[in-house]
Amino acid sequence: MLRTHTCGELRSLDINKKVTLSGWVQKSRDLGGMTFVDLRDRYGITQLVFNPDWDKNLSERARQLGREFVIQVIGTVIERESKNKNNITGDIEIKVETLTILNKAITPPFTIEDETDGGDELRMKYRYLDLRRNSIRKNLELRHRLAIETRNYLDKQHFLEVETPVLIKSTPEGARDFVVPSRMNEGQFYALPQSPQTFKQLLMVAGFDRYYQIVKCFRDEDLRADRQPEFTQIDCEMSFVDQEDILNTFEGLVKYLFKSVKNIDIPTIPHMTYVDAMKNYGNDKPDVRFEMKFVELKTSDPGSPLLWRGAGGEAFKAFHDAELVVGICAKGAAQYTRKQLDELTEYVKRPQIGATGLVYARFNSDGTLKSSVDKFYNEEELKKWATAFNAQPGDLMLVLAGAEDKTRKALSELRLEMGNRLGLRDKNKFSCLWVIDFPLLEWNEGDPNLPESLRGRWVAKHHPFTSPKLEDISKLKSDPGNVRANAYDMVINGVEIGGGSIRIHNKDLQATMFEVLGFTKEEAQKQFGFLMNAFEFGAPPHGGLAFGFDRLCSLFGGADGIRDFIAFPKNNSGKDMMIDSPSEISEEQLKELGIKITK
RNA sequence: GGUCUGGUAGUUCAGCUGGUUAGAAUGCCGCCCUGUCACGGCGGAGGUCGCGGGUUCGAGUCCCGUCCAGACCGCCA
Repeated sequence: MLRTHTCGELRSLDINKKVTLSGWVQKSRDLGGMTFVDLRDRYGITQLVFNPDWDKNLSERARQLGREFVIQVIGTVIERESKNKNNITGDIEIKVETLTILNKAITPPFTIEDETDGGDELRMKYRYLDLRRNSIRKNLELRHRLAIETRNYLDKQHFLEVETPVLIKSTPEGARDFVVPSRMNEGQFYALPQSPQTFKQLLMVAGFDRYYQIVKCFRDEDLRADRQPEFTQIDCEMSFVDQEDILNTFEGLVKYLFKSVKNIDIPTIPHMTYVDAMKNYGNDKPDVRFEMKFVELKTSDPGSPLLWRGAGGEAFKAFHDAELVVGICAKGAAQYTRKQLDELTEYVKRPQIGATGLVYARFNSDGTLKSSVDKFYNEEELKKWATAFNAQPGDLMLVLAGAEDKTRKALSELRLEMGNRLGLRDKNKFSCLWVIDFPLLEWNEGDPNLPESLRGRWVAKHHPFTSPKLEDISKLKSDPGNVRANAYDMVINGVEIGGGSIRIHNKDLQATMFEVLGFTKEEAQKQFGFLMNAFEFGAPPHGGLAFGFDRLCSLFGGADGIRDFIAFPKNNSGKDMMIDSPSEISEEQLKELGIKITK
């Protein structure tokens, strides 16, 4: 037996036991006489002690141990003379009698400690060393816990885990497909699934009633800190349900996960319509850990407020010209210095945000008001702003103006930035939200390089199998932009954690949908005929959703990115730095596949 | 496709308006040290300043190009 115990389990109660431990040398402290070695495995660290008075030869050998050597020791558990309260095994140590070096190690390129000195690139190249670190290991343990509890909950709810194929067919909708050439069918390609969407619907047609799968999905799009080309979803589908049934079922899952994994009680999850989310937060995934709702001073709506006009009749030009004038009230930020306000102005003027400027109005603690547009607005006017903003003395009003969509988006970014600056985005606080009533379609401008006739079309906001709201179906062809969908997203702390919809289960409605999306009958039949045919054989009403499992893990782990919750992630450019993929393939492989690389 | 930031010792970084021998910490190696746990003390080795070109008497530093990494925008049904 290479070990009788792990490095995390021995305590005072074990004193005098003869034990065998195996693990990695975390660190050794050679005091000239005695040598202490920290032995590490997945479970913890146990101190080994060598003393030349006990065994001179053994003690000498202990001095030769390097970091990350894999060793086995046999010895006796003894009480430490000086205990270490920072370590759970800190009361005891092992008086070593036998030392075996199981494997030597060269010096690792970075320190394997909680606060490593390794940069991202190195950590990815030597990911197997990075994974030895506590913090990453704990992330993967959390991931495991979440997967187990997800399965527990869904199993109790009679969901059946069914595997769906990974080699499927490429379709034009949605993200770019990863594509796999077929050797047996030269010139033809499989695609890797962006989601098991059509298969889970077919499982509903097959009568499986409740399906789930914790499943890899693939999208060939640019990466982000929270986006990988291959990622994992908790993919679910249910039959004979309406939207409320699905929201309730998965509100249950979210509450269960928070309770069982973090012991946090999540209150009833509020519903917010897409329209309200955009109006109040400028964002379809608002972070509702804090309020700071938008206040409109001017909109394209004829009944909109007139506060932008100013008392003297001569309005601030930027406001006069703007489609939308909208602001937020930052509680307690009136003491912001000129420098801080300049920073905020610079922030919103960055090209990624794209605002042309920032107007501010301080509601000073003494009750006076001071703005960057005092030239145009007297104190009386600013008082009216303060009322509209529901501002108190000590608050800071920040206002942006410009084109409708862009301005809302910019203010949404500014709101999040102010949330950060004011410490309102506590990683230990979780605010869940259902965003509902998404539009079914959105207008896609398309590639500006294409001729106009080929540009611009309606695309599905969620996906083309999403059911429109019954009362909006009549507008499908006449007013597609205002058709609402039975689609919903789960948003936690401003992160889109999951989304889904009630699906179309009627062949004719599905055909209409494809028509609106610009498919010819033939294209629709060729690409999705299997689904529409299935709908003719008795498809039950059904719907579902999918949670982004990696994001859920990082949210639970209090992190911003998902990479450290994936054992072997890809870098910014979709590469695995450790195995060096993607890589070229041999001439022979290409020939077998009938593929020529031209470049 | 675009914007921004970075690339200097094994590693993490500093290096000013260009100036002659490029630093620190840590790691590594050696010597000393018998209760350390961020052990301590003394000493040592370690550099194509990402790469290519340019400006200059002189470039780690300025300019152009390029590669790599990271963040973001576009994109991600």
